[in-house]
Amino acid sequence: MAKGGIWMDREKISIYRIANEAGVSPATVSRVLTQNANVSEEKRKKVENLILKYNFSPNAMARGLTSSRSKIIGVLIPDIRNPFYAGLAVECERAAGERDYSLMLSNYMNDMKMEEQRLYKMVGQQIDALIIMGGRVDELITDNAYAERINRISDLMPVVITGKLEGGNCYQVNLDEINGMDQVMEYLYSNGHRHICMIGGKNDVESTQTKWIRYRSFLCRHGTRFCPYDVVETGDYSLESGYEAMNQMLESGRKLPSAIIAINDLTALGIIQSLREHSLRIPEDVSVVSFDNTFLAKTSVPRLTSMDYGYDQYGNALIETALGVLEGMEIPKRQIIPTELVIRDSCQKIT
Amino acid sequence: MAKGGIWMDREKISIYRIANEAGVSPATVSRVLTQNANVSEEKRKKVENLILKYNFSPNAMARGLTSSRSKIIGVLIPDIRNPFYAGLAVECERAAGERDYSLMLSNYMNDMKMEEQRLYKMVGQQIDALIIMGGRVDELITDNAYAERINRISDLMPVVITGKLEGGNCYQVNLDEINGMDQVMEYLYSNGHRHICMIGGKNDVESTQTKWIRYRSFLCRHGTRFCPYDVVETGDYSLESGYEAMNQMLESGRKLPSAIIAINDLTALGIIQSLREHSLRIPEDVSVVSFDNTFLAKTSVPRLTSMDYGYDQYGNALIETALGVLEGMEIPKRQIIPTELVIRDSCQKIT
DNA sequence: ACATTGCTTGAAACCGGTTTCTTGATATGG
DNA sequence: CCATATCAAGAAACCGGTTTCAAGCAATGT
Repeated sequence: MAKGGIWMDREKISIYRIANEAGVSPATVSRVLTQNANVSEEKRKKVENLILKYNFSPNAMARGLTSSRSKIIGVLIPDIRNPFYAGLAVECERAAGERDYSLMLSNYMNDMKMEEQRLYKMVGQQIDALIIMGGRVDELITDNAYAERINRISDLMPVVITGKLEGGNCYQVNLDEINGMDQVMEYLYSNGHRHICMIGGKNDVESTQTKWIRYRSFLCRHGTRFCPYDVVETGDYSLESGYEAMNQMLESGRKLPSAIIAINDLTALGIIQSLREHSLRIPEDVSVVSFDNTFLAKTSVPRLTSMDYGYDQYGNALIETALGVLEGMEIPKRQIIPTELVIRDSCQKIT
Repeated sequence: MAKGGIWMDREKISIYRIANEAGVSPATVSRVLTQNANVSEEKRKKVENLILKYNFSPNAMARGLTSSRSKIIGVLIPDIRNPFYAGLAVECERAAGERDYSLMLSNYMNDMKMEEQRLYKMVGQQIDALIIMGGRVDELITDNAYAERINRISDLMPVVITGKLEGGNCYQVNLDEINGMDQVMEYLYSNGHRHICMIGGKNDVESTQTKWIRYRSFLCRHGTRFCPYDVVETGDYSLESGYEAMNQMLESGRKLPSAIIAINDLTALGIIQSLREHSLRIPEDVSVVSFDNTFLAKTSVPRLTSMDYGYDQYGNALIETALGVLEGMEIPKRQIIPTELVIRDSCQKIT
């Protein structure tokens, strides 16, 4: 292997070079860089001019070596291709940027082996804090080694998770699924809907479970008897799964609901496709509401009424928790992100 | 500010600590870490056991300081929420991981000011190479400062772009849009389609321009007269834009084409929605083919026949070009990624 | 005029690795 | 059996910053 290669030969600019040219010591250059006050106006100007001239920015690795801070936050994501996570990642990046931090994203594709590997890679890269999104943490954790691994890392640096993990030093930032589902039901109910179906989701995903439970309890509270046929507990959160479920529902011959709750936007799109094929109009014939409020909800036809998770706030909370803990601040071990239903065109009032 | 905070107090494990416990010198520990051969089996075992015991991984910043390598590749992305870029990013991450590199993603949201800022942030973070996806580079570059900025960076480290930029030391990896469009036309033609429409795209995007040109030249070569009404040159690559365009086409009263080419998967979904609303079946009544082959193409109903860009190969090319150049290898200044039409269920043969 | 205080400044240590140089020990060869 | 090549392993320099420490110098107080 060509050791170094051509890129090593370029003359590197360092504080030594600057110090030399300015006729001061490296320490003084460093003082200028760190905004230290004790530098005479004359030398400061000299150094600042050279910094500008060479477009010099100090070597982050050398800096990090003394400060033990890389200014990088590691983020473990199940799959960035999932619009939900993509949206969240963008907000995290924004929030991190505002605090002068960079993000190192890592997709683990729901593969535990991969997650472990990426995890240690990032730890080796000296990330200052770790954010773990979605995935196994949300589910029932059967693998003890997993929890132990994460908890051990939470001993070394701030770890913020979007799921649940007891026994360690992790910080949780969770979505208010309970209130979210209640809002949806409230909205549909107040718009006159009495026959409401729910489609999609897997029964080992905690957030989905919560939605089902609140759906039922809402019906219960309003004196409506829960009909098991009204909930389709299968689906992999894909467009196709919504399409299939809706088709079956329509072809079962049972009475058409006035409103349908989709587990996410993609499932809602599938449901809409199926309804269209059966010559049903949305929202005139059937109202549809979904969760996640991804870009799909904004650009679909009709535009979807969808549950927004306040991604900006979510991103802020994740980043600020991580950095707050890093700085030794007192941060609650669990935070809840409020939800807000974004009303668009896929629901209609029943008179 | 609480200098350091609680995280500084944890006893850090370093090669010195390991060396001490193993009764060897730090240099020996380093030799074990770098797979250097000149270590006796006895000491190597001792050190390896301690490394395992403490789950030790060497400080990447200290390492990087001597090697001038951060093992991080910076990637500038217009918007990761775009499924096309998300898919590409995932492949880049995989390819980078295979070479033991990490990625630092940065979304610039098509904002030049932001792009500049993120750029210097990443350079300051000592990225080893830079990959710039999409955006301004693809378009007509009116801002000279932009090109100059990128080219100056290409003097400091390998820069790989997916667009065009002359005058500097950038490496290009482009999609074979020409062949891609030809394949689509060939496919439709060989399946008996003679009346083919094209929907979507903006006229200042180079890749879109190329598609339009090849579409026309194909028709020309096959003796079909080009009808300007058959190309809808408006649309922002969204679902809604496809929906609107298709609606207009259907309501214009003009003869329905037998096949429609959508500029991307999302536009195709909109087109399909519109067709469904007009009680047209896909592919029985109209065939639809699109570009990008995102996850939407796989999970939509019907599943879309879509142009695949060989994302894995694209990701490989981007990463390997960056790292190849970094290592001083001879790499062509421009590479073309082949395209391949993935046949699914949205097109039908006309008899 | 002399002691004290406050600022500016450079020298040097340090962060945690890698690498060169050197030494000492062992193996090879004539 | 001695000269030479080979290899293990430690000491020390180095990467490029930050920070402590001490020195030098001017201003202030008595």
